[in-house]
Amino acid sequence: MITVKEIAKMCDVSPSTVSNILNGKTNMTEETRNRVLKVVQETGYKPNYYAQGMRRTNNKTICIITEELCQSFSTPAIVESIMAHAESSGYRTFLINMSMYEKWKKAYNGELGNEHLLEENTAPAFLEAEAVRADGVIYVAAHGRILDCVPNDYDIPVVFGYGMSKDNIYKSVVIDDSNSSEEIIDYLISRGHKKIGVIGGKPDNFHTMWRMEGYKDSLKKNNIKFDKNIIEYGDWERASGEKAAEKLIAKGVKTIFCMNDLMAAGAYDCARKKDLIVGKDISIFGFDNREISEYLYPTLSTSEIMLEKIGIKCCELIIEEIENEDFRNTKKEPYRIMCEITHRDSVV
Amino acid sequence: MITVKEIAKMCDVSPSTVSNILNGKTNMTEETRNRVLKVVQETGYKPNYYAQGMRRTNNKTICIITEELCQSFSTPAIVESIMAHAESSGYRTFLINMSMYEKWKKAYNGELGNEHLLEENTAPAFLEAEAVRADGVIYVAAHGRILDCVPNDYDIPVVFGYGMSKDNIYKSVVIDDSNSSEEIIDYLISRGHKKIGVIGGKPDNFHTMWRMEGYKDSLKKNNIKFDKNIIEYGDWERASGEKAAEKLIAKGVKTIFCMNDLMAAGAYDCARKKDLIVGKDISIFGFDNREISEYLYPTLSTSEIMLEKIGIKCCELIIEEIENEDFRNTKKEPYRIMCEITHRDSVV
DNA sequence: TTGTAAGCGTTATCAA
DNA sequence: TTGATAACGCTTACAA
Repeated sequence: MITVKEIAKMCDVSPSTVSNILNGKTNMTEETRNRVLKVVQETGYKPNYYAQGMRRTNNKTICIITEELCQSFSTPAIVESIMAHAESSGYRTFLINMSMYEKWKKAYNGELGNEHLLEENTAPAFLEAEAVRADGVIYVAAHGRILDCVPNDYDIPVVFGYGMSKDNIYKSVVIDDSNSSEEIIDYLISRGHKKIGVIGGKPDNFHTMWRMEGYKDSLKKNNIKFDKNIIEYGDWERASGEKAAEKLIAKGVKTIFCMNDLMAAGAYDCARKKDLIVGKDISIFGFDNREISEYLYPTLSTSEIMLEKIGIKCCELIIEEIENEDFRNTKKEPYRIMCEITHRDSVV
Repeated sequence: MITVKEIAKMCDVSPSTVSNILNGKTNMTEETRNRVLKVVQETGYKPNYYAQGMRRTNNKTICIITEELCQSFSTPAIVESIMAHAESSGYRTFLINMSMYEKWKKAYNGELGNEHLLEENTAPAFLEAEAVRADGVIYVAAHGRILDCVPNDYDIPVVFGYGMSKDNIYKSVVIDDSNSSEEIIDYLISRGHKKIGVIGGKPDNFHTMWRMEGYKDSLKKNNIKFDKNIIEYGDWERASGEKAAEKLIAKGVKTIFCMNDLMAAGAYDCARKKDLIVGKDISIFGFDNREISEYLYPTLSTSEIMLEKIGIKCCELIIEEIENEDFRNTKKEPYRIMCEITHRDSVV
């Protein structure tokens, strides 16, 4: 493997000069710079990653910790986006995947009283990030969740994506649940819908709560009285959507806002069993814009989570914290990214 | 950060002894070993990744190069599987994602005469793997494809996942297209279907070709004459499935084997327009078992690509090559992983 | 069984 | 503007 020393010899300069040139210093003649760069180019020299890591204080490395890579529909796109943005900002990226879903299928939704399992298992991931000399860590949650998992004495900047840190100790980038939800209800009302039933996720989940807020805000704005009888809660899974839809339909509801696409699919199941045609006899609106929403029949109108934007924002925030000491002290309230409505055929 | 030196001082031994103990050497008293390990435990000492990497010849690092992380439905699961298996085998993992789809939307299917773009852009990824001092590289293709992208003088072992290397220069792990396809047709025939139409992918694609072989094998085995009139080709996308299905149905075909779930969804679209009920008037069988196949109505019978198995096999192969010089010279024919049929409601 | 010392390739410091 | 040199933390001969 070719080294700085060899490059230096070839160019008749010292290793330090080569290093300086490679690192964007400007204290050398244009001529030497060009000479060296040419040789670097020709030889295809690549600095040794490990030697750099050992010597450098600032390592230009962002560590991405994911709870779950493949079982979480949102994670791959966020990760890809972070990686792309990091690369174009001159940062290397290191991915640690905890495979939470595989390991603790029950634990990771956090409602079985074993949330501690999550903390126990994030600890090693954060240590690994230190060992890898990351300048910053982006923690990508599999679900929206409030997290309290960073070691106490952690001195690397951390940003949370999708989930958020407890008590806003760290910055985070999440969905703008409330406004996105409000936008959906505004739209439905604009189409003439008044009695809008809701199938929420788990009732104590913050997505559920915030989206309920948006729902209420829209209702109020449009002078429609809130009716708690047409609010049902599921568990984000398809089957729970079907059950909830049954109850709502029994109450005469003909317009249902489902807090995710999976439960919307469940609502479709219910409609089908009752011989109600979605998009005609009944209107269903989803949330997430997962791939399935285009394969349901009729296609599902829904609101897309802008995963790429979330990734980019995470990346921007962490780089700002890395490169600007002052920035670390700026406010930690979550940054909220609006979802974007996609109109399809499930709404009258 | 705590170092071997400090551990050594604390234990009243030399750094080399600490290092030896940590690396599983056995030339020391049980007593010293325990003393040291205890301190290591207590202090939470972690060896510096970079210092190790610089000294070691064998770095215990596998580099995963992906063409596409989030746009390829197969990649995340394969990557997660590789990572999990690598970790449990004592290997660190380093992910380089090329984001091919984003960068060269047209190029990456390889049929626009710009396959060279792919090579140009894999080169840096392979160089990066060298810079990272990987002991082995697993290249995960976004689509099944024959690849010719490893630099000529590459001396790190490489294994291809999902795609395969040109002329079998490197080992690869792919789907057992032929046998999986044969199994599907056997099943359809066992259900009494005789005139089985096919919607293939692109005609020159090796998946398409191999699956056609399996189709023919099954037909022959079951004494059914091959009829090339009921073979149509699409481009793997939904719309092409609809078009192809139209032609087949016009020819009186009532049983269609689609070479992926997306085109099967297209066949559903066609059936719906013709008021044919899938699973009753017409039978449709898919391939892949993507998430959507459970959300189509009726649910789609299909054959699942065992992504986790592919990942594990890739990992096993690369570790064998890394740890066993001899193994590198063993045969390079692709390892084929059978798909597994999932019965749902789309077949009479 | 344990310790000493050299060296991996880079960057940072300081001197020329 | 350039170069000499030390240092990062670890592993590994080799010496004790």
